[in-house]
Amino acid sequence: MKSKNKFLAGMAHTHDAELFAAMCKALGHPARVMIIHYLKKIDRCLCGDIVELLPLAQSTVSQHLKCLKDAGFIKGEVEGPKTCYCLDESMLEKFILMVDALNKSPQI
Amino acid sequence: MKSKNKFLAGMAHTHDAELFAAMCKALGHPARVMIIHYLKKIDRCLCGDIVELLPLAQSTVSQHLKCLKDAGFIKGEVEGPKTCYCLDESMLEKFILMVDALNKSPQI
DNA sequence: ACCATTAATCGTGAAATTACGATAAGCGAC
DNA sequence: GTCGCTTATCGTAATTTCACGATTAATGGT
Repeated sequence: MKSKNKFLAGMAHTHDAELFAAMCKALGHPARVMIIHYLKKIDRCLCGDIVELLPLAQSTVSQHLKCLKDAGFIKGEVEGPKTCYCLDESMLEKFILMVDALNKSPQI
Repeated sequence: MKSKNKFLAGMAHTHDAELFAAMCKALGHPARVMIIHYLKKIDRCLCGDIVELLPLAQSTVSQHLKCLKDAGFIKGEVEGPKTCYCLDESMLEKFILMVDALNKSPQI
């Protein structure tokens, strides 16, 4: 990053842009999109279910799940040795709102 | 990629997932989100305008523009030594449709 | 023809992402 | 307690991304 402090004058929403970019980044891999899709359909599932579904190693799937969890798209609750994952619908809604805002942004 | 050919049985939309992930990836950087925002507000602009706006070198901005162009979000028409960039609104709409589909996906 | 302006591309280095296997950690069942 | 199952984390390698400066290419003006 080079400094040039007229940075974004009149644009104002650096923070929002970063937030939105972070969300998009989390969804920027096919495996993670599949996981979201799957959770939308199945409601809740275990890591192992996704390992069955995708042609990826367990450790890789776990990494993708962590990525989605860090971004807030999914929640995981530990149940004994298992972890049960489900969508955080509010995050998905937030994402949709930001997409809409992006599309209608001239005035905002 | 490991092969395990029950891959996505019943999920069907590998291609869609890849497409959507590619779109998200293109929007997965704050600078590129800012560019989209800016173009939404300004309608058309030159590469140099964005260089003014963002704390990034000209070559870096050019790279981000290429990324957005490759993903289909913006178009650039050469006008002499300049290149005039504008949004491809249809792509944005397509993106929004896919986001909505993601949100309503159980049946699709 | 030459110069200034604008943008794309090249080459490069640093950092992040993606994938894997191996290992550790947690808990239930026996 | 030990074994088996499930998942997270570690270590690592290959690839991709991101940023930069330098160079090249294209065009308009003088």
